[in-house]
Amino acid sequence: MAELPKRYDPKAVETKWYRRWIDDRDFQANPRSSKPPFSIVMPPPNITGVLTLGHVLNNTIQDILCRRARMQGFEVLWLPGMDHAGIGTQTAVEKYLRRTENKTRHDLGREEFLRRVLEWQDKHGGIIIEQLKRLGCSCDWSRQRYTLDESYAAAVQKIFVDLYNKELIYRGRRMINWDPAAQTALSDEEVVSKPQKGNLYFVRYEIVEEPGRFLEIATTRPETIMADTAMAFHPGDKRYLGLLGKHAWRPLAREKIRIIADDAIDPEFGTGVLKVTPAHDALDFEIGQRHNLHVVDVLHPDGRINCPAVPELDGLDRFEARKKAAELLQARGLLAKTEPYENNVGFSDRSDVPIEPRVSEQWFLRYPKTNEALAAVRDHLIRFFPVHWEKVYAQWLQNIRDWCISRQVWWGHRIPAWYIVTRPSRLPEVAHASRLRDEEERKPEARLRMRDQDTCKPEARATIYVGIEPPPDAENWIQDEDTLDTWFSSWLWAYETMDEKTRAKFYPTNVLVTAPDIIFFWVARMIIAGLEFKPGKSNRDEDNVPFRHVYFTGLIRDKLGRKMSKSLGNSPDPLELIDKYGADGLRFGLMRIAPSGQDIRFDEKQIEQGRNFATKLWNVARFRQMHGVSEAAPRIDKKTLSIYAVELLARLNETIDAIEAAYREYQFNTVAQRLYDFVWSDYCDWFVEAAKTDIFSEDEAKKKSALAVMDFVLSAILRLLHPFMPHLTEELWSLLGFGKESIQFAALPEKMVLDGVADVPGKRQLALAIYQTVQAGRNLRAESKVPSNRKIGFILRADEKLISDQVSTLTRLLNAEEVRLDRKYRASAGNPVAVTPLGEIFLAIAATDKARERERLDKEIAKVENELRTAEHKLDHKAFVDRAPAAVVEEHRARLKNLSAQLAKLKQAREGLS
RNA sequence: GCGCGGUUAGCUCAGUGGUAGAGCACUACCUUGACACGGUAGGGGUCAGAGGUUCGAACCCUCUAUCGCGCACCA
Repeated sequence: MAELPKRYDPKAVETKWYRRWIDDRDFQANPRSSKPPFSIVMPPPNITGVLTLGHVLNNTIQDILCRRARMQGFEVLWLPGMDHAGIGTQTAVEKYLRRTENKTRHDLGREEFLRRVLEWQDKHGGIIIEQLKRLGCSCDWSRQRYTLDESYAAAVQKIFVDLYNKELIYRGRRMINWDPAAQTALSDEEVVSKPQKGNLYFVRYEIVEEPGRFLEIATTRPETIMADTAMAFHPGDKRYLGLLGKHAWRPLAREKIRIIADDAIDPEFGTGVLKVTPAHDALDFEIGQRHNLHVVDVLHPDGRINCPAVPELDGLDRFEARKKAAELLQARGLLAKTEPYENNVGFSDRSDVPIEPRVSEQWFLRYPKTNEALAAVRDHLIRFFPVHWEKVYAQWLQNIRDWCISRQVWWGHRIPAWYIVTRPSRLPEVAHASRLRDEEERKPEARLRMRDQDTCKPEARATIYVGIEPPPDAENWIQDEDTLDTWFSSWLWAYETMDEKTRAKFYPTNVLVTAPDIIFFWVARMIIAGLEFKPGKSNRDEDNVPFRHVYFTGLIRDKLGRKMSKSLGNSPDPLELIDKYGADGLRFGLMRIAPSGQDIRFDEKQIEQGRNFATKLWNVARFRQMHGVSEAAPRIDKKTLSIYAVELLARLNETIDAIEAAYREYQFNTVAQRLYDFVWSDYCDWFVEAAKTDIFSEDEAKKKSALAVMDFVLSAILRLLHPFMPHLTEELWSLLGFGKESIQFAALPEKMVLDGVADVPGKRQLALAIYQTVQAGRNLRAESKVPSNRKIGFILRADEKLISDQVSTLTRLLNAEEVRLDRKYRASAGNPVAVTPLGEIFLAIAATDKARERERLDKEIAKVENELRTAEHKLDHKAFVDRAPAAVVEEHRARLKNLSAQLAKLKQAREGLS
């Protein structure tokens, strides 16, 4: 057999095996299988997306769960796919068009633009799927889905129509979050508030009925003054009570506005007077509704001022206009003062620009099944890991508000609604301030619509047609231009990606693996969708919830704790990491530092460790292979086991248990850490080194036994490790010939029963005592400045009978010339000595520097005395002896005895030196 | 303001009531027959602070400090 290279080369191995797995259709799920089902649907990445470390973490976890389930004998479905990312994709293509052709989507028109998006998608889209394959993901690619697949899109439309018919979806003119950069409405969840430094402007409004008297307000947004339609104070505020019902002059776009009183005003804030701007503030809009105020819009959709009445401001960007408005007021003596002020401003999650609250006609969903969704998690029909996310989820559901689902975007699922041509339902979004006012006053229906937001009303419904097919007399209707929020399609993802047969076998899915930042966007909404649309095999909630478990990963941050972002450039490219460290190295390195429920600080060093671990495993396998061919199904003979083998097998059992427990709680870092420690420390550092005595010996029986144990445990290691490092383990499995079949479907190792082995505890104890003696001896050598490579003699003053068989192993592990057993050895030349569980170990040289040796022993004595004192102290306490569990007391007594003996020996050695 | 999470070695983090741990970094020795992406040994911690519960607290409880996250408010 050819010797393996010194280093594992992931590149060739990873591609080779991934291709083999695909060719063999190992990842394909069979709905007709008699095996029990295990299923995961992948959170669909954006079609425009490229692989990030977040994806690596998330998908590695899913892959681990799926691969483990396959080994446990489940029929596994891991269903992959992508979503169309309406706003994101449209923005990307628009940018591209501007750069390459200097055109906007409006230049091209809807049809041509959509054609271009498809073209772009074919060229640049879906890279991420290929990248996931490089990571080794065992998805059933034959079932890959897309939110714009024909059948999927049809399902989204059907859901819309159904919900409309159930009167859960309605069209209304309401305050929404407007993104002036993307120029679309957003849902509440897509707005993130950030503290902003700005000013509080104190502006004076003259009272119409009392010229010369002014009413002062405080505002952060003087550029919206032209949209003021009232001034308001708290009804209990005596300072202003006399002004109720009077009017004030609006200082910009001069106009009379009413002075009103409303409970919503905080008398403590500013001057206690609020300028009411119903078109540009959510609270003001509500006040406006209560007092039947006009809504005057002075902003263009892109955030520029739209107010020809004030030419100085008209056309200016809102932030420039803010400064300019303050200057205008200042010049007119109406700006009392300006104070620096910090407040929270809503930013678009999409384009990172301040959101404009804006009155607009949009489609909304009244969430159904919110109580059931709450109960499903509260009663643990669905379990969250870590559990504290349950609270966050509940809090959101309890304060839930209607979901604005329409987007002024072309790329996506077009809303299946039509309006009668003769009566366009949409009001002009932008209107010259004075013109809009005219309209508002002239058109009673516009006023009506503001109050009756609800298009479920029959009179509103007569002008709207909602259906999967266009209306029969299509020429009289015009379809809504807007598309649906992307999340309105992905909330069906857990089941709409499956055909009927697949659903019957694999729905509900076992677990959803996702980042907590989409708990509302996606997780909660999927739960609601499952409960409302009931895709399960019965009507019971437990059959309809989309998943049993949700595992929330941590967020990956950079070394400094910052979120990874493109603009900071602090996000490493996973593909480069794979090139450098191998997919398995990346996977293992990342999993070892991925605690549950905690954010993860990324450091490339950790990935390097993953790679090093792969090399370590590779090399120990290489060592094994140098000593002949392994058994295909390694078996061990219990009667011939060395004490080191017994210790190793017992540790393997403990590791299997610990791993099993950690998986149950989704503690992937614990699984990885246990495997790492077992392989590196227990297997390589201790067992293999100790077993070399037998492996290199002439005694064929011993040699055979040691190699069999190596094989048995290595085979277990490969299987336990396979979910984390699929390529490497498959390669070694095949090279060592542990199975004809792929390791993917090999059964996980079970705990080995050590029943047939005599005196397991005694053997383990002896093995550990040997190891401790080795460590003590090595320490002596190092302390005495004996170079690591110099063979040197040791004398062990201990019971010869017990350890005579182990002397050769001791000699090997100590790199000793010889280890002389001498029960009656008398230290003559002040030999450096250490006390071990076996007895005392001496270095067979005269201490070259007696002072140094004394110092060393004094330190050692002090340490033992210290520990002894602690133990004594505890045992002196009557309360401890009386109340602590007997086993604990006994443990301390044994410890005390041990330490005393140690101390005596050390003191004796110390005396010999003086 | 409400809620959640963190604070343990220089760094990154394990550690659910009984002798404080790992990896990296650091120091010394070592290319010895799997591995220098390695081996051996070592130094390094008032477990954020205060109080309480307990025979016993890094761990449970209370408060404080501090960092982070979510929600609400924000004229």
